[in-house]
Amino acid sequence: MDDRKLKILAAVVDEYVRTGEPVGSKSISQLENINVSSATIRNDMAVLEQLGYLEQPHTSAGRVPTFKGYRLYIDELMTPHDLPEEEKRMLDEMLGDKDTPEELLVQNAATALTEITHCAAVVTNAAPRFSVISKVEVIPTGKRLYVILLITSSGSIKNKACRLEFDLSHEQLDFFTHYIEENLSGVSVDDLSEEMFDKMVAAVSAYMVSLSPLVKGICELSEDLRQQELTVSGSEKLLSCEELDKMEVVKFIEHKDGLSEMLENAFSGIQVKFSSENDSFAIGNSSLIVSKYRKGGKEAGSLGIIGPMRVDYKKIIPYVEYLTQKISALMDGDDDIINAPSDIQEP
Amino acid sequence: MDDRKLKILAAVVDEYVRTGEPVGSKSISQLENINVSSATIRNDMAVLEQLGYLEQPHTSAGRVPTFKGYRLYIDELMTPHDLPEEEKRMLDEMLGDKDTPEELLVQNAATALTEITHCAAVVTNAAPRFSVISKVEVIPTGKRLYVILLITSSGSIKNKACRLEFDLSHEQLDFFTHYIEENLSGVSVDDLSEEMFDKMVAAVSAYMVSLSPLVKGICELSEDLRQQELTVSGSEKLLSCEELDKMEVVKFIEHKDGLSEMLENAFSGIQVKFSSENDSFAIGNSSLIVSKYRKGGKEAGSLGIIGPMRVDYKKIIPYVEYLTQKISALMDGDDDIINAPSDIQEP
DNA sequence: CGTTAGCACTCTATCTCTCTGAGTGCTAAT
DNA sequence: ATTAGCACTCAGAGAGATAGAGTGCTAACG
Repeated sequence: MDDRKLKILAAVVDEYVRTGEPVGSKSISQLENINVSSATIRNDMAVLEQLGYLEQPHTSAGRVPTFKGYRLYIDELMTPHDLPEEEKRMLDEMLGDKDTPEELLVQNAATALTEITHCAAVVTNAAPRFSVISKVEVIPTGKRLYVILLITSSGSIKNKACRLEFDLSHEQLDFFTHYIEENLSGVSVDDLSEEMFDKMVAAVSAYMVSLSPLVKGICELSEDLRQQELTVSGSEKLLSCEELDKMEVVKFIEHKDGLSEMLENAFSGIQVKFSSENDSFAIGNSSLIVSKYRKGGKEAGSLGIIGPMRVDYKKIIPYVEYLTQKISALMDGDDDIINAPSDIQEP
Repeated sequence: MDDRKLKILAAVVDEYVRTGEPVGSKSISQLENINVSSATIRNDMAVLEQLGYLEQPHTSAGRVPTFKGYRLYIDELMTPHDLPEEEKRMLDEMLGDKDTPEELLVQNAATALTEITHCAAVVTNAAPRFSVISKVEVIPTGKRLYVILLITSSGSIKNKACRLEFDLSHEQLDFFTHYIEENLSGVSVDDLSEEMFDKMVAAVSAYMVSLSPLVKGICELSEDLRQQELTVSGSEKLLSCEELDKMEVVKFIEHKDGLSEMLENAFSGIQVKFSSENDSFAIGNSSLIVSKYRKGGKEAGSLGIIGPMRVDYKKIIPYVEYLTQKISALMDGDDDIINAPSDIQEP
């Protein structure tokens, strides 16, 4: 693999991304920074095809990058564009400032991304995993009916109705509320575990068996808290995208379960994943560009786009990168990005 | 329009629904309960075409029902199949029992419908519109931070965080909570209005200006309650349906706004609507089969399918009908359907 | 020895032409 | 009023024919 071959591969990807048509040797030879004849390029392209970086839709057509080709392009060959200052300013305006609620911040980023990229945006909220329980309330709302309210230091609120087998007296409710406050107040959401609740069930059962549904209710709510919420917005953009199978897109929109887990397990820094390398999003020929934002130095959530594999990586990656950095800063109460830019990482 | 012509129309619809091909006079003449020659049928079909009940894709093809033809068929000619007991039992199992949460009940019905009909299912949740406010709580959760909790008699719970400009004293909070309880407790969700809240803002402002964000918060929550949520599931089925225009389906999936209103304004009982008669769902050649389920005797939500106009009405209508009846029963805590079957109504 | 010009070859996409058969409308007979 | 018979129509399938983009290979070149 000499330098020229890499240059040709990059040119093929660029050209294919630009036009959407299979790229022939002639059109490559006419590019500015290529100074060899089409015959030479043909030879090189044949090698690139043998190595699995390019492929032909049919014998007499031009070449198209394989996912392996894209991978090499993204990881080694491409240099992302610089984001001009005015673009940054525009993004800043769309995002909001440090007083914007976190949820809205992420939402705004998603909107910005769909508008700019014409792809679907994927965001996960800043999971309250790293926050602590600040309040637990149990409110009687009817005959043997109670509502549990769980509030975290980051402002997440979860509620759940709960039916008991008996009505609780004022003292019993007081006892329970106190017990719970004592055991959960200030506990990190991430530290909440099934075992912990099992112990609590055992403890309150000694006092009164019928309280255990309440503990179980709280346990379920805490699971909700630990779970990160994934939102895909602008997914209609994918439907108007020719190279994606509409059936697969619709199926994906309806159940996007696998993605959440994948995002959580991803490395930090900008990531590009292809559906062919990964079975969490089964849209053929699609790619996922994501990055994680941080809050208080810890990874809090993800942000990115899903689009066709043939997407302008050079252009989009800087947007995703800038948005995650900016969101991280805003969530920490800074108005400007402080730390150094992150590197592109292998998957 | 003599009897034989109606019989022929019904036969054409049945045959077209079965095969999907334009129906010729010969295939009709070969049916069991038709005892006239193809020439006679040809004459009758020509009349039916002139009257607008049938049409020809092209001169030398068979006939296809127009939407007017379907309309007559559905309203007058067709006799829906009876749902066999085992099918009913299967549906019962898929739905759940009276302890199944309402939301899940409706969800399960949607899943059942998509599986059985291979069409998209449309459901609206049991809007809490007809229930009353049973409890309003304001809970301090931090510096100038409060959580509002709104609970209805039907068990819907909504919450919202609210930031005030000052911290409230214990008395102030008590005053406010009492005031709200007095004004909202027992009020029907449907009766809550902007003006009502405007008045309340004015009243509490006299006492303390900074309380108004709380009232506004409650107002927003009440709007949430009034809103009915429309869910379309299994819409990928529509994409694999040849007679529907994929573009239109995609557009519909993107914004299904009009449908919600239409469902709300619909009559009770089984309804069949065609896109050509209606502009709330602009998928050409599609039809909507819905019925409303009831809760406590009042219409609570809708349930049905969207599919091609060429759909097996005889088969599907009983399913939709049974499901709405069963859901109505389950929501009222009965395990079996009690009241008489409803009639088919004109739109 | 790498590079290039030249050329034969391949394969898709498109157009036209023809043929077939299902289905019709009309007419005359029953 | 119904039916058999017949000429007519038209979409769709299949068969060439053609054009054009792009390739692989070979032989010549610096």
